[in-house]
Amino acid sequence: MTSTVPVTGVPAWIVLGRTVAGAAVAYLDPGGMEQRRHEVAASELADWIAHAEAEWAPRWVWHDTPQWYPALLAHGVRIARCHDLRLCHVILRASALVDPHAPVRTAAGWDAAPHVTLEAAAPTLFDFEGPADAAKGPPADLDDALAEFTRQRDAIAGGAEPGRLRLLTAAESAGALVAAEMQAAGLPWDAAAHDRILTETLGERGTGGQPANLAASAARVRAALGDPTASLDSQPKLLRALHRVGVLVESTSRWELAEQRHPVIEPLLEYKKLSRLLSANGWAWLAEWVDDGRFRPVFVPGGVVTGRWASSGGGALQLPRQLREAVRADPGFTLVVADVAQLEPRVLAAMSGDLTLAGAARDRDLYAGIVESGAVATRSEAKIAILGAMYGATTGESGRLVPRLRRTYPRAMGLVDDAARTGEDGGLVSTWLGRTCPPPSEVWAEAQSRASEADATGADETRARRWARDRGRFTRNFVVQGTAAEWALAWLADLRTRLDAIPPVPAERSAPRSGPVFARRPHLAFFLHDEVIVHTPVEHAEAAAQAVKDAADTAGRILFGDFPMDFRLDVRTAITAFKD
DNA sequence: TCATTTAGCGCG
DNA sequence: AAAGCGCGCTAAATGA
Repeated sequence: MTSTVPVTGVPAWIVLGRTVAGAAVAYLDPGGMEQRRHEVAASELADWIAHAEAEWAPRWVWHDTPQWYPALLAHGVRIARCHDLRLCHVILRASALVDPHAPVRTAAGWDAAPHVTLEAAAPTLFDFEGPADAAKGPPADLDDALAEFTRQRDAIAGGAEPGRLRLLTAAESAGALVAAEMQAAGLPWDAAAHDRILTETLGERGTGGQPANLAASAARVRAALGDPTASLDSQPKLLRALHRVGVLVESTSRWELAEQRHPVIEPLLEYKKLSRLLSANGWAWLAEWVDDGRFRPVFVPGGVVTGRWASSGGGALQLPRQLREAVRADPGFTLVVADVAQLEPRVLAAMSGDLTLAGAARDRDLYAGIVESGAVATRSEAKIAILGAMYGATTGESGRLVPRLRRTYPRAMGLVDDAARTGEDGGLVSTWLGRTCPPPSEVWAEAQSRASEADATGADETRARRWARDRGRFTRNFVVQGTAAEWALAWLADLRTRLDAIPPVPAERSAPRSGPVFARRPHLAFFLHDEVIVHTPVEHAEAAAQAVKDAADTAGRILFGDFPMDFRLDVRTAITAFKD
């Protein structure tokens, strides 16, 4: 190990770069000045990082979290803080809070996709394979990392709102750590419970054919169609079969079918429901995605343009509520399941400084508060109206209700209306912390200028207007959805720190399938936009639940200071994640 | 034959 | 029959 040479002062950052033999590391002082650098062999890297983490607790700077952290976790090494250059680059290069000429905007190579792997801990991750490996993901070299880190620090410090961008880049990077940790720990999944749900719903699996209940509903559909060989899985064929019996729908979607009155409708809707469960989350899914009691999806932080996470493989973000019962804690453990009540409207109230809407949300269901204000008559109307305001509804019940909100909550509605107008005009909008939406595509801009020319046709104008409104709805929602994602990141980051402060349980009480880092302590197991699942030893369940609540309070203060908005949580502690 | 697009539905 | 945002995934249809 080469770590014992004294340095002048404690390094604030340690930048990592890959070499053929392992890693090159550079120590930076708080001002960003390089103090020294050296190399660490691949075989010693995990131990060295653990040592440096304990000694200095630096913020680790690396090119791409999925290329460093999973292997560390597999070696039992956890770090507290990092700066993910790739993720932060994506934010900074597009941010309206960064100077238009900042070098970070034009740095080459840093727009690469993350180099994610389905393996939670590929043992080969530290075996750098030279150019072939470097071709994937952003630049992995130490000098590239140092240069990009300098560009990013300059972009933040020289920007309009350094504080916000510092928060955002720190939160985004913390999210990268959480994502890797959740993949490593996995979501505890009871395959037997899943199988039981499938069998109860779909029926027994025969030899080769469809499960019994699915086959039975298929038979009922075919009987109602008077066609024993009707194809139910082909949209065009099903549509023709429906037309033949007088069901004159234009599509085979559930919503349109549900409006029809015909004996085929009820069994067909059931068939579609069962068929969906079988193909999306049936026995094949179970065999492919659940291994040794864990579902380990790949979370992709920043994968959505608004800053929300995406996922890859297993449909982690679309697990049907029906299957939540299969999420089951290990023996001696339990789950703390928490979701935020009406996160997006609360965020909208806070970011617009709308005290009236904040008042409606205080200490109660936000929709109930809106009803009390008299703006609308029922909770369901309040919900439809708020969603319509945030999504840009113009017609139907939602479109009709939105103007009433405008009168009662002019500041909140003004914020989303402004965002929509900016987007329609081709402008950029930003979240609270400075994530900025992409500029309009060239095709979009071309269509707008075409429509304003003297010889524009009616079709040109219609198309331009439609595209403008489409973009307006996107930017309208971007500011709210994106700021909600920032709140959620702050929540996650603070929760992660709080959980880490809870003492581990004795080794004999461990949950070994959660991996060496999380076997003996509460840990995040799942995150979905405004919801978390913590897997915790039973004796720490209360502390974990409290941490979830405290972290929500902290997130609110970090983003919105003293603005009087509480982010209410629904917190449940149970062996399974079953809901309702 | 293989690759890409579409319809539909799951989640927030 | 989706009004109204953001996604991922599957199976079938369609295109090359």
